[in-house]
Amino acid sequence: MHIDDKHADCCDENVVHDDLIHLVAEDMPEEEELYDLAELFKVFGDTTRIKILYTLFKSEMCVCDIAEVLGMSQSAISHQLRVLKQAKLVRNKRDGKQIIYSLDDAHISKIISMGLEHVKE
Amino acid sequence: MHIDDKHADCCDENVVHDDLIHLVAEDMPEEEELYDLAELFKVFGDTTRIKILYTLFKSEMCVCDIAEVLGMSQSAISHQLRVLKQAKLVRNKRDGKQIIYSLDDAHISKIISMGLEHVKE
DNA sequence: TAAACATATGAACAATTATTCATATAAACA
DNA sequence: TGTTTATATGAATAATTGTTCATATGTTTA
Repeated sequence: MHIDDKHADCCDENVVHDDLIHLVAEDMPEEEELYDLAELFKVFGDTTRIKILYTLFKSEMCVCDIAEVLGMSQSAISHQLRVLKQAKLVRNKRDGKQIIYSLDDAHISKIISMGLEHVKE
Repeated sequence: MHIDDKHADCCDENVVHDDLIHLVAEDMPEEEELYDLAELFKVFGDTTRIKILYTLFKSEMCVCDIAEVLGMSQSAISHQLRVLKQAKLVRNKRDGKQIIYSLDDAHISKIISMGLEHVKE
């Protein structure tokens, strides 16, 4: 991290701060890892996708039924399912004419219920 | 949810689907709760904010030091701290000239580390 | 009180994104 | 095989969002 570009004016007088800054900066995870993490949370950051996940948490389901549950267009759901699949949060299998989607990760419901706890205060 | 607007063509022939749709739709949490949940995750869905949280997880810190750790402008950090504060993820206190920020919620690090687990595969 | 410092904030801009509409793909069935 | 059904996808549009720049606010210190 950009530590050794000499300090701006602010917080400059205090050497203790300098040490802290270095310590924390050195311990920061890889840029790529943090980027992936933000991308993952971004996927959860949309009401439609949250609803889809919540739905699939109850039961695997075909695209058209998900659309029906949410009262949204098949196209909109299909687009969002693609996002969820790229994030490895759902998977699909073909069953005759239909494509059945289901949750792909045990972490998901934990993450969501943890978020709900925070929100419910 | 929009269940009783008579079905579209698709998935129509199968009464079992209809039952499933109703069951799942009735169990869907409140719209407002899901909205708040998505808003919460949206806050985590940005690399800068993730970094700030990670930083504050290590130690409480003034705005300028956070900016220094991340190598970003004071203004950018300040804007993001406001978002984090509105989401009740951080709080602040004044210490002389400086404003010290710290984490405001025990769930945060759990949520983040759970996300990291998923990403690390 | 005036100057310096730390932080906050409004406006502007660029970039990202969710949905709609139209259409493509691909399996099932007659 | 041709038609119907279920899903996917590209383009377009509207809305949201992160950063920068300039400046305001509020505290400390000379």
